[in-house]
Amino acid sequence: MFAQIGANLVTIKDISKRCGYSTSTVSKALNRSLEIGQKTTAIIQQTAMEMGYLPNSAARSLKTNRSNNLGVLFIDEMQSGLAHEYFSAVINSFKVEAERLGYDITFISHNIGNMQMSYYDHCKYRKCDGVVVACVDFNDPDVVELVQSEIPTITIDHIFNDCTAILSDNLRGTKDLVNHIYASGHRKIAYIHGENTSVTKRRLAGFHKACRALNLTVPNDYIKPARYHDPQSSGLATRELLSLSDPPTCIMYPDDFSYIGGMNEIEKQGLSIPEDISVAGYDGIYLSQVLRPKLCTFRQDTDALGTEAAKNLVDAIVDQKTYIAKQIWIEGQLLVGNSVKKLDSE
Amino acid sequence: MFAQIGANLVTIKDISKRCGYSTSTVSKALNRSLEIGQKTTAIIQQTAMEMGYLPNSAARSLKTNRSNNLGVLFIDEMQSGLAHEYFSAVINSFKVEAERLGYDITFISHNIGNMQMSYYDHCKYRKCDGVVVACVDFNDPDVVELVQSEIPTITIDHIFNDCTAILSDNLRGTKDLVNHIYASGHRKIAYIHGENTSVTKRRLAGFHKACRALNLTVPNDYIKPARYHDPQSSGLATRELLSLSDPPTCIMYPDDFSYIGGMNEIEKQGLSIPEDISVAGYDGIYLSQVLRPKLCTFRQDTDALGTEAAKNLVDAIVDQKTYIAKQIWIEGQLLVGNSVKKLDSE
DNA sequence: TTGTATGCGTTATCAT
DNA sequence: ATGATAACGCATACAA
Repeated sequence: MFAQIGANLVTIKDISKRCGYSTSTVSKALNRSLEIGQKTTAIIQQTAMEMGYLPNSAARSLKTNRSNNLGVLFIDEMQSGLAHEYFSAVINSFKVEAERLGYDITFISHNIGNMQMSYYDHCKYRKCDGVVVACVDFNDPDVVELVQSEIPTITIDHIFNDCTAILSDNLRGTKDLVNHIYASGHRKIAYIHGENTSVTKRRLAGFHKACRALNLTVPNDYIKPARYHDPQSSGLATRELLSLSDPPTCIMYPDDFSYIGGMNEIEKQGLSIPEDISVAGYDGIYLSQVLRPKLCTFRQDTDALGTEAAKNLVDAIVDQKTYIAKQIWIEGQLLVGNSVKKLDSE
Repeated sequence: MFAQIGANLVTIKDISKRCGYSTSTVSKALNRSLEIGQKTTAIIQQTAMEMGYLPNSAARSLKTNRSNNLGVLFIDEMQSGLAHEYFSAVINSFKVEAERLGYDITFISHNIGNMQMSYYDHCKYRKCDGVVVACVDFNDPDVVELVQSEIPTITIDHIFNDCTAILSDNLRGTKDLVNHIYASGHRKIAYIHGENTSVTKRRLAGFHKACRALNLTVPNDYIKPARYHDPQSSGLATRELLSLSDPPTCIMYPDDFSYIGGMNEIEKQGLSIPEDISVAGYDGIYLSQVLRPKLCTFRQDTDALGTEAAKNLVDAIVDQKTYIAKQIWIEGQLLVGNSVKKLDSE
C-alpha cells in the first residue's frame, strides 16, 4: 500500500487495468448497477477501495449534468451575512440536512472569477441541482429570474408562484404576541415593523387582526416603519413612540436584534423595562433569552425551517417532473420572558 | 434576442459556428489569450455575450484541474455550526473576500453522495483549490491529513507546521484583560479556560505571564477547565469557584458566550454583577455589548481574520511553488465594559 | 453479463 | 494569427 501523493490520480481506467475488466464494467459496478454480476461488483469495489479511488466530480458532472451541489442564496440588506443569527441558524440546519442527503452546498453570489454574473448564471455555471433562497430582497430582478428559472428553487419566508416555500407562521406568531400582551393588561400596543415584505405584511395583518378581535383600536401613530435587523432605525422609531402625547405601554419590535436599538433608547431616556415600558421582540434568538429582563418574543423554529427546506429541495430535484410546489408552515412558540409587565386591569 | 430556456445550452462550439472561428480560437479569445488578434477577440467576446455564453465549470475543471472553489472546514465540537457567532463572522468575511477574488466556497464535510469520505477526499472530490480550516478539533487525524496534504491550506487560530495560520493575538488579549482587571484593584482573579488547544495554551500562558509580572500568585483552585461556547460547563466551574473558602473577586471566562452560564449561576446565587463579583469574557461578540452590565472582554477582529485568511489562501494557491507558510497575527482590542468593579486598593 | 465506442465542453499541443 | 486534433474522467447506448 502506498500513500497517495499529489492529486487524485486513480481513475476508472486504472481500476480497469488492475482487475482486468473494461472501464464500462468498472463504472457500472462502482455505481452498483444491477447489470453487473455480484462477484464482479465485489471485486471491483474492493480494488477501488484498495487503490483509493475517488470519483472525479467534474467529469461526472460534465457527463450527467448533475452536481450534487446545492446553491444557497443568502444576502440580507443589512449585509450582516452569516452574522445574522436567525438566518445563519436556518442555513446551518439546511447544511446539515443537505449533507446528510448527500449534497454539498455552495454560496451563490454575483461575482466569480473575473466575471460578474447573475445569480441564475452563477447557479448554471456551478450546475447547482437546486437552490435555496433566503434573506434577500425578493423584488430584486436577479432573484426573480432565478426563482422563475428551471432550476428547482425553494424560498424561505416568501411565497412565489410555483415555488415551494418554507414559512414561519408569522400571522400566528404576531397574534400570539398581541394576545399575550393584551392578557397582561396592555391596551396601548405599538408595533414597529420591518421593510415592506411579504413577511411584514403577514405580521402586520396578524397584528391588526388580533387587535380587532380584542376590540382594540390602534392609532396610526402606533405603527412605525423601521428595518429588520437594524437596531438604529428601531431606536429612532422608539424615540418617536415615547415622545407621543399618549405613548404606548408596550412596543413590539421587528425582531429581537433590532430591539436592542429600542432598549438603548429606552435606557437613554432613563426609563426602565418593563416597569416604565413593556417590550416584545420576534425570532427568539439566543440573545433574547439572556438579556435582562428576558425578552418576550416568538421563537421561530430555525431547525425545522432549514431541515424542511433541504428535504423539500432534494425532493424537488429528484422528482423534478412530478414535484408540485407547496407551502410548508413551520410552527413557532411564544416565549413569555419578563419584558411585558403585568398591568392592573382597569 | 431570445431568452435562454432550459439549461446552459450555449457552448464554445456554438459560438464557433456563429462567428466562423474554430473552437480553439474561440476558447483562446474568451480567455483573453494574446495569441489571438485584437479584432478577432473583440468579435468573439461580443458574440459570446450576445448568445449568453456561460463557461461550463465542470468541463473547465476537468481539463485544468482547478475549480475556483475554496473549501471551508468548520465543525466545532459543540455542534453550534454557523450559530457560533465568532466563527460565523470570520467565515462570513472570508466568504466576502473570496468572492471578491473570484472564488466560490463550499463546505467540507464527511458525507457526500452516498459515500462517507475523509475531509481530504472531499476536497479532492470537489477539486478545491484550497481550504480554510477553522473551529475544529485540530487533533482529529482527518484534519491533520488534510492540513498535511498538497492542497493549500490555511488554519485559523491554530499553528501547524508548514501551514499558514491566521491568529488572533490570544497572548496579548489575555494579558490586556488581566492588566485591566488588576488595575481595577482585583487581586483574586480566577480563570475558566476552554479545551486544551493551542489557543487555550496561549491564553493560559498570557494569564500566567501577566500575573507573574504583577506579582500575583494564583491558587490552583482558581484555574478551572470548561469548554468553549458551552455555558453549562462554565456555569459549573463558576459554582465551584464561588464555593471556595476564599473565592475570587473576578472570574475570566473562556468566551463571551460561555459566560452566560456563569451569569446565570451568579444570578441564581443571588449575587449581582459587578457589585458582588466581577467578570470578563473573550471575543467581543455583539451579545457581550448589549448585556447589562456590558461585559468586559477582548474583541477579536473577525473581519480581519476572515479577510486575511482568504487573501493568503489565494496567494498560496496562485504562487503554489514559491509560497512560504507564514503566521499572521491579528490584533484585537480591549472592551472595558462595566462588568469589572473598581475596587478600593488595599 | 461484459465490452466497445462515443461524447459531455473545455483547454492545450502542435500544425499551418 | 488561426485551426485541427487530442485528451481530461466518466457514463451510457449499443454490440457481443
